[in-house]
Amino acid sequence: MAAVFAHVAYAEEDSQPLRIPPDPADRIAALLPAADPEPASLAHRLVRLLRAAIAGAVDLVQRLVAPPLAEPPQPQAAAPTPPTPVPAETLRRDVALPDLFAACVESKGQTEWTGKTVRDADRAVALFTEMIGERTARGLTAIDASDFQRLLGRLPAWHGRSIYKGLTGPQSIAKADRLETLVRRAEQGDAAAAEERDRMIGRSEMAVEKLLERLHPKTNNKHVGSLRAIFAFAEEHHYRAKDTNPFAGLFFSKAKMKKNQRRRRDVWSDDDLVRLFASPLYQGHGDARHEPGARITKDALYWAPLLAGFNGLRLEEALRIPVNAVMNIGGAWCLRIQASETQRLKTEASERTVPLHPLLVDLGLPEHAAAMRARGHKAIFPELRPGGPDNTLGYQFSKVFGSYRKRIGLDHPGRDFHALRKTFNTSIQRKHRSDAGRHYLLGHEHGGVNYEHYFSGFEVADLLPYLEDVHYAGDVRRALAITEGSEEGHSGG
DNA sequence: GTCCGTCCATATCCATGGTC
DNA sequence: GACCATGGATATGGACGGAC
Repeated sequence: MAAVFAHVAYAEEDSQPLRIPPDPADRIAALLPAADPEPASLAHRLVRLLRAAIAGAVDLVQRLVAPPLAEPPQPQAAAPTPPTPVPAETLRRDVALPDLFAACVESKGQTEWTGKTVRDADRAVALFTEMIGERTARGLTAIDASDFQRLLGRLPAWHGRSIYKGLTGPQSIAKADRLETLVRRAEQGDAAAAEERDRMIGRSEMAVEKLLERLHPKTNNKHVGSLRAIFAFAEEHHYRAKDTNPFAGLFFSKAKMKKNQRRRRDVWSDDDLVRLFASPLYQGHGDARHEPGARITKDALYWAPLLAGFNGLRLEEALRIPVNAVMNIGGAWCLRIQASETQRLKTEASERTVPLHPLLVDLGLPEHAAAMRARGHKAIFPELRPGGPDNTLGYQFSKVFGSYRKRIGLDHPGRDFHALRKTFNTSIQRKHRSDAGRHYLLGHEHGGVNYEHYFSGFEVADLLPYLEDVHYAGDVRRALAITEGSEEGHSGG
């Protein structure tokens, strides 16, 4: 077994891709870890081995018996026609993995894959090529796929960044392995190892424990999932025979992922909520938003946390509110969340009309929307600019809000912007009203025959009691010195 | 037929590092 | 500090299959 693992012990300078041992017995042995920490997983691996062997054999026989006969039709740029079952001999000419990926992107990019999904898949293809080598649509076997998944598990989580910047996948694994060894020796008093460890870490300010972390199973799943989708495309578009997807069935289970979970999104404590709303952003700021002063600027940074914490809005929902979405229905101020030219909703259930929490009305959100409308703006937060791979308004906002939280001492891990929405959900859940109303407020799907077929929708009056359940509203009102129905008089901006 | 858990795809969000 | 790139985590819901 030592010989098997020797071939994956890379020197950092070695840029050769990983190779599978030529001997079949070694190939199978290479799929097994030296010491499996989870005996229960052995059976699972054996099943996977069998599946890999069968799929590999099917693939080999198919290539020997039924080679492609004709040049493939070129991918059509026009609307794709639905695939029809065809015999194996009409498979397209075999293509290299990057070409298969390009065809997949061209097909999916128009409707299914957004920019970031394409980027994730591109990264997965690049990692595969670095770690396993160049393969074609039909030449990639289930053993290659299984090897890829196993090596992903050894990849340092920080590959591509910090001390792993500029290294290939195998080089990153080698460096992490070496660093791990040095750390262990240094702990045992080896001064030379400690020196080499420090030299390896260099100017990086990251803790060595972080540099040694390996890729999380969830991220492993993401890479495997990207390749699985590409090979599902390959099957559907006749680059590969049906039911031979080498990445099928390779996902880590939820149980394993839960076991490896590093960080969970938290709910905000009542104390932290009060601290946020008693901070300079809401009490008066100076030149910098986190410094105390006399100014109150009612912009996205001011309103968005309130919209998440008191109305349960998602970040993008809050930041993209059009000026005409704040409306008065029967005397109650409401928010209409719907798809528009500037807003793409997460699901159909995201479209909803909800009452504004009374605190937001008292703080003047309807007036703010009216002021923006009077100035000719389409959105209530015209100052925001889209950014990031998906062109979201939340991209920059998240960084600004994260930075503000840290500056006022609210840097508890997991208590981020989205956690405000979770806090809202948790709070209104305590009163045990109907789940349907809570789901509606949050824009979640709500299943059930009764709901789907016999329910026509919520009235504003039905939903207001849920908002009154937000238990921290009183504390926040006191922090903001706002009394119920006060039509608060801060100067808006 | 229904319920429920798991798998899977995707959207959304956060953290970090680097450059200017 | 603004902006960009990269990578990882979490949320959400549809599809599917097994148990009852």
